[in-house]
Amino acid sequence: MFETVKSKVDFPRMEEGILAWWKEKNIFGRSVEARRGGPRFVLYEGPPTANGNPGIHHVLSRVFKDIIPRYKVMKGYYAPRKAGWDTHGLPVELEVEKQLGFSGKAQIEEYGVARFNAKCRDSVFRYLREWDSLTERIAFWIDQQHPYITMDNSYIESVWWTIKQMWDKGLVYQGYRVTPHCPRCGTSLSSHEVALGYKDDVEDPSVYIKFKLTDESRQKLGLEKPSYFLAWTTTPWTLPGNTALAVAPEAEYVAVEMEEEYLVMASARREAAGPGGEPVRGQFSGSALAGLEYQPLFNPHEYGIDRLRSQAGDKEAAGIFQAQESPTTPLAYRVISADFVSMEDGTGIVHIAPAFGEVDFEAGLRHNLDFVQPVDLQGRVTGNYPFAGKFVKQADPLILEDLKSRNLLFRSETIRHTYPFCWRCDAPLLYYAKQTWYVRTTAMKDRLISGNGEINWYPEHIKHGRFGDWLQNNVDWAFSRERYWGTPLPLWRCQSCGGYECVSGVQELKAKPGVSGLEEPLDLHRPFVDQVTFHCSKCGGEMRRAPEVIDCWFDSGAMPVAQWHYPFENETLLENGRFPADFICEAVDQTRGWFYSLHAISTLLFDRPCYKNVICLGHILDAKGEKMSKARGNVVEPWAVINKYGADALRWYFYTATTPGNVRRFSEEAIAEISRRFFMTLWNVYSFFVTYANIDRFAPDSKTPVQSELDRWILSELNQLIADVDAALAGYDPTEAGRKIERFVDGLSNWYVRRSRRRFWKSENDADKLSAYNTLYHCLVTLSKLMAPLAPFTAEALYRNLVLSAYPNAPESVHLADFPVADMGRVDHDLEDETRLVMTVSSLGRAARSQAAIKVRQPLARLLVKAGSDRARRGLERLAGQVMEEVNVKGLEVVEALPEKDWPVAADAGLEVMVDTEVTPELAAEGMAREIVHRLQTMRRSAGFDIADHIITCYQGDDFVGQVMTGFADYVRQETLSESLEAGEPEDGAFVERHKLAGHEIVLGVKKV
RNA sequence: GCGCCAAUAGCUCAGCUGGUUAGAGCGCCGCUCUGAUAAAGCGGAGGUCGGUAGUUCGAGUCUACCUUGGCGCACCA
Repeated sequence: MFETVKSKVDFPRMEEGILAWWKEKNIFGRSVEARRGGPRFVLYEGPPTANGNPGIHHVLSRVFKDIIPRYKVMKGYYAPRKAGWDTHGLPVELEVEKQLGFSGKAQIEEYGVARFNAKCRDSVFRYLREWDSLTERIAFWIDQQHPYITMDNSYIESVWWTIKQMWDKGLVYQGYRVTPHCPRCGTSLSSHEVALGYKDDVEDPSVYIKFKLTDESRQKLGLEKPSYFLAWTTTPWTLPGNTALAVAPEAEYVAVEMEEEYLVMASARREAAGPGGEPVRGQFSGSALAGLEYQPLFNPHEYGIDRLRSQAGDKEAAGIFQAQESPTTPLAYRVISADFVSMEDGTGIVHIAPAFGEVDFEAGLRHNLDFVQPVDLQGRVTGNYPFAGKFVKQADPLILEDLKSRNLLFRSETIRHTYPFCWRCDAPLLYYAKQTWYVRTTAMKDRLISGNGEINWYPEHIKHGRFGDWLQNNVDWAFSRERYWGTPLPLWRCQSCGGYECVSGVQELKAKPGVSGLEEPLDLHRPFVDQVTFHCSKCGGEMRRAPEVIDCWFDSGAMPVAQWHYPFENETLLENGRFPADFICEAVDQTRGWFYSLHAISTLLFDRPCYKNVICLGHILDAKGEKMSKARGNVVEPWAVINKYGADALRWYFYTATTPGNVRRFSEEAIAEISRRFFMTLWNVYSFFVTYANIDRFAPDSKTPVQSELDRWILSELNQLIADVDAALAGYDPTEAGRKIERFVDGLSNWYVRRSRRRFWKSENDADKLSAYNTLYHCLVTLSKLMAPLAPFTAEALYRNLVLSAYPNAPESVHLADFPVADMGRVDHDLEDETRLVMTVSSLGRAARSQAAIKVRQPLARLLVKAGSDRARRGLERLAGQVMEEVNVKGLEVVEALPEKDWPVAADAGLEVMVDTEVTPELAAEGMAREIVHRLQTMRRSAGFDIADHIITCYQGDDFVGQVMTGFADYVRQETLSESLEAGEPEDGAFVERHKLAGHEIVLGVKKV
């Protein structure tokens, strides 16, 4: 006996029951351990940060991470799955800063780094419970008991080891160059972080500035009035740092005569820049201008700013600037020629400030330009300018005012363009020349690209598109951060000789000569690690740690080794199959995040990729197609959906609604539909089966021979389904797998079960009935296994009841079972085609009946079908019985041409179907019998009888009714489980109804025996 | 500016290597059926397959360009 199953089901409650049972029986752990010894299947979990509530997009990625390993386990793979937590970095620090009401680094220093970092440590697991419970509730099976945690000493130690490997290969260097710098956070950002923060339509100044030529240069050009180079900029605050102007050597420049002066600019830019109509007084090539001199707008000596000098040479070497220049009077700067000067915008004369801007900086190196840095790392103007102390963007208007008062401002407007902002704190980024630590990823660029070739991307276009492009444009990874809460850079610098040493682990550090400051319990974070000093191995001087921490993306990218504390433990990591990963899955934004950091680190360390297959998910939008954000108030709360429809419905929606890589519009209605259309349909089939199987005390027996065409058909479909789902999941395509299952369940319910109902109802336990039971049973059990990776709860509910009730020794959970294997010998494509034909003809037959307004319950003599082909004809003749039952006709005639009759016809797909509408007295009587049966069955239900209750039926009516009741007595008794049919007054206590059927009065009474 | 993805019915999506009147589900309107079904059946309204040009005997499907939306890249002074 199976456990009774009601057709109505509360999915969330059912799931909670399963959840508790899984937990109690440790099914996850056992599902992993049961496959020990099998081939490994490795999932790398991209670690989330638990300092915020998990959202619906986290559910999306987690269910996609879940499905593949579940499938692999059922295929025999050993797939332990380790959870992970990302705990370091700017996002965490900013959360804490917000909490403490801080607005910058000074306040953190004042507050104390130890206290600050302690707060960070607390903050990263603030929502741990929410994460754990949501993870569990959506059945993302991953070992949450033993997660890797990026802030653990062991994790940090592995990261140190990673850096040391790179250091030894010469892949880590300190470069003085322009990096995107966040003035609020006071740190550099990597190019992938910058990519996260571009904003369009940012309004900035667009100004044309006049740089006065020296008298000598003016005379060289033969200009008699005061003359100016006209240059354009959108960042007036960089003007005090100007130390050169650049021109395109091949371009033509002109001097335009204004009222009291000449303006020099590119001929091609004259109109756009403004002075279009004024007379031209000279033409020069760009190269003729090169070497000319002009007066700086702001002489650094007058404003208390150091005047340094860029020095050509190895740009990665530290200390590329000579000592301070002494004042020269008057100070003059040079025009240089450069290939980057475009004629697309501006004036063809580019303002160069080597302290800001990458191109400027490089130009400085090449031309030994002065280096003037009038802005500090907080983005404030230094020196004693009138606008000193202001944040650069606030200084802009003051600078322009100052220039205007000195008649050096030609035009001042605003422009809308794209500008990068800090992805975390929204401050405008400044390109700022300073020292930063780099990982020389460009040294391995070719391997990064060829390694990518070995990775399977889903969707495929990411491989050569977004990710491939990113690798093609690879630049060295600026991976140091001038911050507090992060993995400390394991570099110590000698205070005497300036040499660096990279430390690869705790033991090594402890063994350093003269080491001091190592406190127990060990905490490798700042400020504790900063106190550790030792003696320089070269000169014996004091080694102190470089103050920076590292980019948290480096932390997570190092997880393949760090999660196992490699190489300090798990020395065999590279040999025992735990590296590389078979599968990772995150959203598309990780192309420049985790997908990249994993790939870069793995390639630099091991010269190979560390993942083989990636599902790259698209983003979730709301039902209107808008981005979800707290500000818009359109964020979907996962719990609300789960508590209403269950986790399986949500999972199923994510798998099947659209392909993984697409953006998706999330709507609750879609989940409601899935619940109704798919899960309820399936559940009803299941409930139907259990109900009748229990009545008949059915015990599954796979040896019963299959009896009917219908059984052969659904088994054919089932085996094809197994093959299809298996192939889809093997190809990382849950969408196709789910959709195929949906189609099957629809056919199972609306054709197989509908067509088979009578086989289950009939009284005798014959071979046909057994065959039906066994077939449906087999379908449901197989379905539960096929569905297990997608809808683990529903699958489990079906499996537990259907399988364990009959086979107590079977694996206790569907997730411990093997994935079904298709028996392709059972697949019969001809039969499938024929059945489709039957469905179509039946449909047309019903349509024809509908035209004649004759209800299906009224039997008719025959259906006439004109088949389109011989094949169709043969199929129809073979399966005529199914059509006859479905359309309720006594015969089916396949004809060459339809007769010239006034009977309704329906046609489609090369088929023409006509129904003989003549109702003979015999047919009318049978129709009446069926009508009476129908009423009696409705009455049984109204009276509250059980499906299996036997009854006594009484009836009163005219002669016709009497004839029908006696003529079809067996039929009526069988259909209504009536032990007797008695003419006359209803018995006492009977449930009685009066009906008028086809003009005949009839009184019916039913009573339980 | 360059690149990627998407654009098919009111909504969500199928339409493989180009082949007869373009499909499904949901929604809407009407009818029917119902002892597994909060189902099912039948009919109806609803599509110039984003646009233009081309390749072809034939294009939703291939090519080019364009439009819109999303995303990414970018030295933008």
